[in-house]
Amino acid sequence: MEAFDPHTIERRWQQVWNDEKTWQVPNDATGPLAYVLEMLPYTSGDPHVGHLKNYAVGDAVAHFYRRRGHTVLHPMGYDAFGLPAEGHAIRTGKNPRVSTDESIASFRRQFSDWGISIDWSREFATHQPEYYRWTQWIFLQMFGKGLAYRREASVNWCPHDATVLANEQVVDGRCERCGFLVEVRQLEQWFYRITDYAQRLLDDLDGVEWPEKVKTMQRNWIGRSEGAAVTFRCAEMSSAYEVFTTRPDTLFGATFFVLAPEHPDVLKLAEGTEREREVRAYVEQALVADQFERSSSSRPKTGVPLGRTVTNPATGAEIPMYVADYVLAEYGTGAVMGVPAQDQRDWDFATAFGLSIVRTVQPPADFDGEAYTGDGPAVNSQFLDGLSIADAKPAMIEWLGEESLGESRVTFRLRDWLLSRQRYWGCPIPIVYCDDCGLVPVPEDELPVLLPVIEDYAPKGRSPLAAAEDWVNTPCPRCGGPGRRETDTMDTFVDSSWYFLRYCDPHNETAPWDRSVVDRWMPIDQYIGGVEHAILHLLYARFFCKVFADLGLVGFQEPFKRLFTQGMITRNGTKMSKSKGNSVSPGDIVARYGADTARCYVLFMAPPIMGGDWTDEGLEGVHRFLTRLWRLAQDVRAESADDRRDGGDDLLLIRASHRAISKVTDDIDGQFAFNTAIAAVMSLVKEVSRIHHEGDASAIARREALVTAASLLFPFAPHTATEVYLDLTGERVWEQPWPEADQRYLVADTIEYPIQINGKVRSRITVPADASTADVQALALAEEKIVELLAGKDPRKVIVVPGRMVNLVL
RNA sequence: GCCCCCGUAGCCCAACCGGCAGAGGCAGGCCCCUUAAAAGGGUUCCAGUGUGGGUUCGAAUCCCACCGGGGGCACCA
Repeated sequence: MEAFDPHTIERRWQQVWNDEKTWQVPNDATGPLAYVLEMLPYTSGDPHVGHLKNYAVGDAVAHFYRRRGHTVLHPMGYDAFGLPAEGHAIRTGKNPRVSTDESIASFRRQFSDWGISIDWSREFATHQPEYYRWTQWIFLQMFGKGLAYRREASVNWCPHDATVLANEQVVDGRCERCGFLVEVRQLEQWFYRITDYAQRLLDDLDGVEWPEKVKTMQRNWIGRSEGAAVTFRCAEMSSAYEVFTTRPDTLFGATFFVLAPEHPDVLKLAEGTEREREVRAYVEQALVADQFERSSSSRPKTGVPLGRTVTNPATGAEIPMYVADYVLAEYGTGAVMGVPAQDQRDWDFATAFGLSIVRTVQPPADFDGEAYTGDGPAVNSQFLDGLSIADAKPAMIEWLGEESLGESRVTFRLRDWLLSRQRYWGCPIPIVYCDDCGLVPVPEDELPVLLPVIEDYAPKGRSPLAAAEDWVNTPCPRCGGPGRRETDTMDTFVDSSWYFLRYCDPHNETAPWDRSVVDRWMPIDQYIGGVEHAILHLLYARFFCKVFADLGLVGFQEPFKRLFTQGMITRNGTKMSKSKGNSVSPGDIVARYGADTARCYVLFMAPPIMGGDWTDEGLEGVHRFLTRLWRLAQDVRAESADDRRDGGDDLLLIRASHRAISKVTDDIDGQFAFNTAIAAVMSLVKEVSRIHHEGDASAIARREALVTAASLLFPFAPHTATEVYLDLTGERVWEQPWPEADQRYLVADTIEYPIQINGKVRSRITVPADASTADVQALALAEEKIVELLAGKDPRKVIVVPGRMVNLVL
């Protein structure tokens, strides 16, 4: 007999799907629609096993939706601009256009080799002018609404990549990409006003079906705090300073006042006092200090008195002012009231500087800590005394309002999204600087502003585009006078914040998309990707959607209805990396075992939501299973048709088939438990094999069982499943509906009950499935061995769990 | 330091609402097939669920404490 040859089979079906455009869907499709999407690949280098897993998961979901009657949009594109792609180009000595296009070709080839069911008619890459023209158009809409703006600010600067970074791209004080320590610089940069949407981004998380973990990460990142703004007056300078506090109830305990070193008034306040020199030195040192180091809570508190006081608005007392670097300039107002008795940081500072500490919440008698943050009656707080924190807060806010000293306020941790980059390989920002007109947007009909081809694109601290004089110098679109183009490019995350909308209408030349088309497909029914995007891509894309909704460009608020985040594949327990030499190339695996084996294995090795450790042995096990299924199918096909037999092994096979249908359907539908779904198909095939070799089932019964196995396996191993299904039925499995489990075959005629005495299994009885609880109890008590063990005693209690077991308690 | 997830056989992993610890795979043993080997087929061994308590007729599952691994947050007032 001929051998199982996955490569021939896989090429055959890939050819068919390609020639017949099987997975292509029209925008005017009728019936239920579904949009299944995996995060688009970032194209620097070649695909790795993480990609294989991502698209194997998504493809299984897409196939499942299709076979359950949906028209499924399942497109593909490439995230092509950005730093890593440029870095890859520099490392390989190629122009980014060339190296990126090579990478795209590599991804495209492998997606095809893996047999992923993609509608190729919608393919695009974000570095193509036909695409980024609309990225620029979106920028202009945002600019027009004041949602894209330019301002000077303290920003994160990566000295290695020679560019600024968004807050989201700084991890533990280091550049997310290269790991270099990030510096703070005062620079004028472009921002998207995502903070305007903080509350909505927070609220709408409640309506999406996402992993709680990811929602929590976004909530933390947005960081909403409720509290009050309180004004402290400095009489001698006739100035006033506002603080934000989440504990207005503790105002009577504010015994000092602290400004951040970056606070604009610090030097002015110290001027002329004996502390001036000391303050100046402290501020200078704080500004150049390592940010990560500075923001460590374990560091001892430092600071310098400003030689001034402010008035505590509640007590009327004059309290000393300090500058200290534990206060952050960018959060709240850059100033805080020091309440040492109820805040550990303030406690640490007060003890270091010998400041007074006044309890305003009575700690319990056994409290032996320092600052007390728990609840308790207010003390030393005049009109608040005796109130709990929850009651004291509104009471204080009301009083502050009456006295015009403060008001309730909500503060967010989220910062605006810094979108400009001083790098070459990105989407140009469509703005012209004119001496007379200022910032002038490039008119929409002049888009795209093409990224010029330049020789030297190496990073040098300002955008390499600045060197392209011909490109930079351009007439002002408004007055026609001399103008200069913006030379910064956009963050890659801008490109990927709207790509899923373009898939709906990829060839539209007059708009980024047609709203009616997008509203048909969106929001995405199932989005799939790595958890590393929890607060980057996933937050930015949500922000964009809300802006589009406000602009009337889309009819929904949230882009991703359901989200699945896959776990990372490791090898020998550690992350795969080329430098460690433990990486596995999906290309090599597919070349050796075929795509179906590779796909099934990454799904089978562990629940896809978890990580999994790659072993070559495990891979071979899956390959053996596919081989066994195929060979069994060949054997059964060769047999001549016969008649079904009632009962016996025929019935066993029917039951096994329906059990498998039920299990696989539940596993895919509910929880992406593809590992157990595949195991259930293995189980079925094993049963067919056993009966085939030593049972007496009819050929038709064995054939039907294998047909079911192939049908269920199709989402995971589409080529092998298609081949087997065709061999046994003459039909194309992807054109067949998903099988349905028949309840009649799922329930057994008889049930075996274990009989426990005091929780230990002592005997067993087999009873008809429809026996009543009383019958089961009677039969259990009458069972020979049990009668013997009871020796005439009556059990104290008899527990019968229907369908499960019987427990006798003595 | 705080929060979340995970610890089940030599290994990867199952176990519905608390009800016989085992679905599937790997590795190992044995048998069949084979002149032999590989491939293949069959069969079998192996844990009482990280540790210690608790609740319960009954705990891998629920509760508490601890240990180990992973992730997130971390001077956000």
